[in-house]
Amino acid sequence: MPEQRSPCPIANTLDLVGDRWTLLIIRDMMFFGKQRFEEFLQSPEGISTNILTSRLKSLEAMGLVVKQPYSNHSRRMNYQLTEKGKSLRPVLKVITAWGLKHLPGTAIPTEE
Amino acid sequence: MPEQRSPCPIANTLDLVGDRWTLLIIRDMMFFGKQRFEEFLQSPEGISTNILTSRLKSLEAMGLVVKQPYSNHSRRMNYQLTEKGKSLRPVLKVITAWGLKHLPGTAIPTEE
DNA sequence: ACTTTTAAGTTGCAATTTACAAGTTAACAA
DNA sequence: TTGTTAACTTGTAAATTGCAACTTAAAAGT
Repeated sequence: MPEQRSPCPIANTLDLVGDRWTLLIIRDMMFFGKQRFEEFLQSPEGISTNILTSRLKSLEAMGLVVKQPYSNHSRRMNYQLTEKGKSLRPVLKVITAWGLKHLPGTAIPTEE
Repeated sequence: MPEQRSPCPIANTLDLVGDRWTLLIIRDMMFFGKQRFEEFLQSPEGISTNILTSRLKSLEAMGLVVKQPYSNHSRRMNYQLTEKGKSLRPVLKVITAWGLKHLPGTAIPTEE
């Protein structure tokens, strides 16, 4: 997390979400209503627990996600998108549209 | 490049361009008219030569870019976006807009 | 003819990140 | 008190990245 590589908005956005997992977690929250660690693990891509932990931490650090305890007597955690996180909806939408149009074998799941 | 992780269009798109460099090369071609190896190297993010080589190869393999010799008697090469590559314009546009709005310190360069 | 410059790479290697499996912790339930 | 669940942490091998130096062939300069 040192400095920015350049002032380019694309480069800076990629430094936040330009990897194979981060946007999938946001997808799960935004389109499938997932909120819990175990729910993210169940997605078909099969993220592993250490990667999930590190991505949730960085999402929190970036201000895209907030983490709260649910259920008063435990460490059950609940992850939710902030307004900033929700503002990525058009990005996910356009990526979805591009993938559906140009990548064979892609489809919106009827359920997860 | 084995199988797809899932049928999700987002996951599949990320498997093509979900890293810190690929979309920057496409940006350079699409918005700055760059076409040559040395031109990509000059971008402010400072990609290294081995990474650039590997990304150009995979862009070619994905059908987003074509490579051609220019100047008949040499191995000078010229990289250009295919129609499929050009179709990523709306993706880059929406990422640019998101970055400009939400990430302080980002701006469109007046020149490169 | 010889030397230098230019473009497009390749090679080697250390450091970082990823992937996979197994183990941990605390609450709560039976 | 034993087991179960949710959310992790730890260990380690494999893959990827980043950095610097080296290579190659053509073309241009002298």
